[in-house]
Amino acid sequence: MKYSVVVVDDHNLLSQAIGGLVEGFEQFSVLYTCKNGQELLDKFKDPNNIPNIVLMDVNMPILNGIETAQHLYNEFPDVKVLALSIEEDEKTILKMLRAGAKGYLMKDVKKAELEKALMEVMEKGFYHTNTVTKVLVDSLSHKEDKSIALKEREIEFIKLACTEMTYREIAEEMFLSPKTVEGYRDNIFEKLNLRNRTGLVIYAIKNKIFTP
Amino acid sequence: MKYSVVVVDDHNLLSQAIGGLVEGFEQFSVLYTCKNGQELLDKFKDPNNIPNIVLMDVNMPILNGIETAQHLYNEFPDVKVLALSIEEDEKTILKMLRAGAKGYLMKDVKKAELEKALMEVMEKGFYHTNTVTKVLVDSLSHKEDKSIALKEREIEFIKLACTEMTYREIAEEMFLSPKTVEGYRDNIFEKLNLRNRTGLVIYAIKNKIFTP
DNA sequence: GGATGGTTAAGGGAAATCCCCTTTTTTTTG
DNA sequence: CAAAAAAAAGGGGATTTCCCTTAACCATCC
Repeated sequence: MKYSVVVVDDHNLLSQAIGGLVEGFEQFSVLYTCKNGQELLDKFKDPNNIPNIVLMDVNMPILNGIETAQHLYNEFPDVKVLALSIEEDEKTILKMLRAGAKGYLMKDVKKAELEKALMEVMEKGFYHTNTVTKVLVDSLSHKEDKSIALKEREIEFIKLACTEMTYREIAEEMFLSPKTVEGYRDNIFEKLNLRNRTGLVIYAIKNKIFTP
Repeated sequence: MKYSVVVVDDHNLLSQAIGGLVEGFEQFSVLYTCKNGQELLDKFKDPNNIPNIVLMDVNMPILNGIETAQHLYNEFPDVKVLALSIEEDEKTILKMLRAGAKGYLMKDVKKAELEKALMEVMEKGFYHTNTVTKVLVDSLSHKEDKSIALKEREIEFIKLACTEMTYREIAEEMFLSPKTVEGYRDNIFEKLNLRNRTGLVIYAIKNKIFTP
């Protein structure tokens, strides 16, 4: 009996192509493919649609890889999630692993490595490349709070600071006094070591708080 | 005799997977795959390595899809380039077509459409989806200057405006008076219909003048 | 020569931003 | 409940940014 795999990727061609690869593996077969997390969760309502492994792109619209993985981890702990991404970004990798992914593959892995990863996930329960292992090790020393000291409301503010609004307008939008918003700004500048709003915008984009 | 196809994509898994799809088509076979434009051009030094169609990702390191396509168009006009991209960005599409691409596919096309596109490119010489056709038509009416005539010096300024420098510092860097630089800014705001520097930064990033 | 247009330069005033430091209110927690 | 921490708000001054206007300089074209 082959192990069943579901491929989730928002790009039709890619999910089909990757599905094609998987079909070529001795021990695996593709159950179906999905375009996003929401579609996957809908499918899971039918117990026949629950596979052994979900091979999932991290960047998807509607319900992204991280959120979807978290959901699966809570609701369907037996399903093994293997993340597939072009992002080598440390924070993304960590988020995905925290969400319970059993492995994280860059999209430039070779076909043979994909097969190996699938096998190891089924046999050992996980598969981690050197890159990912290194990120994990680094994350231990590299004290956590380096950047993640940002609070919910601050992030909300940063998003608005990435528009042409003045702080006064941002304050209105957030139902706060302009002075409070300026306080947010000053704190964030201090925390992130920034000089002005331009720096904040660039920071926000680099760290995916805001996407242009 | 099957038509030969070369797949160029910086992600190993994707080029292999897409190659796999193409191998599945009746009329086509994959000659080899490449990771970027440079590698492709190196391969082309041997006449045996010249295929009928190049299926090329637009976003690649080293030598990107647009530059590579332009090169092929000049040096190997018989080779038909079919662009493959996640970008639906109007400007990118136009650039690629200007560089001589015979078609432009989004990465979420279905397998069947890829096959159809390959066939039509061989038979008719081109294949354009509705999206692309629309972009082409729009580009006619849509007067050229929409993307706005930015001067060299202005672009230089914009790049610096995307840092934490003050205008005074930018002026020093550009060997101009602060007031001149402020003049640049005002002109650009007027041209691009912006309210402040934040807007300019976002514009610059969206239009790839500056990459964070 | 004069007209035209582009580039560079510069001024003043109003608004927004930045910076530092204090106070009040709300929430959390022992 | 009381202490502590976090969130919200404020004051005021220095700096930067925004906006509008004027002017010198230098090509080029007729």
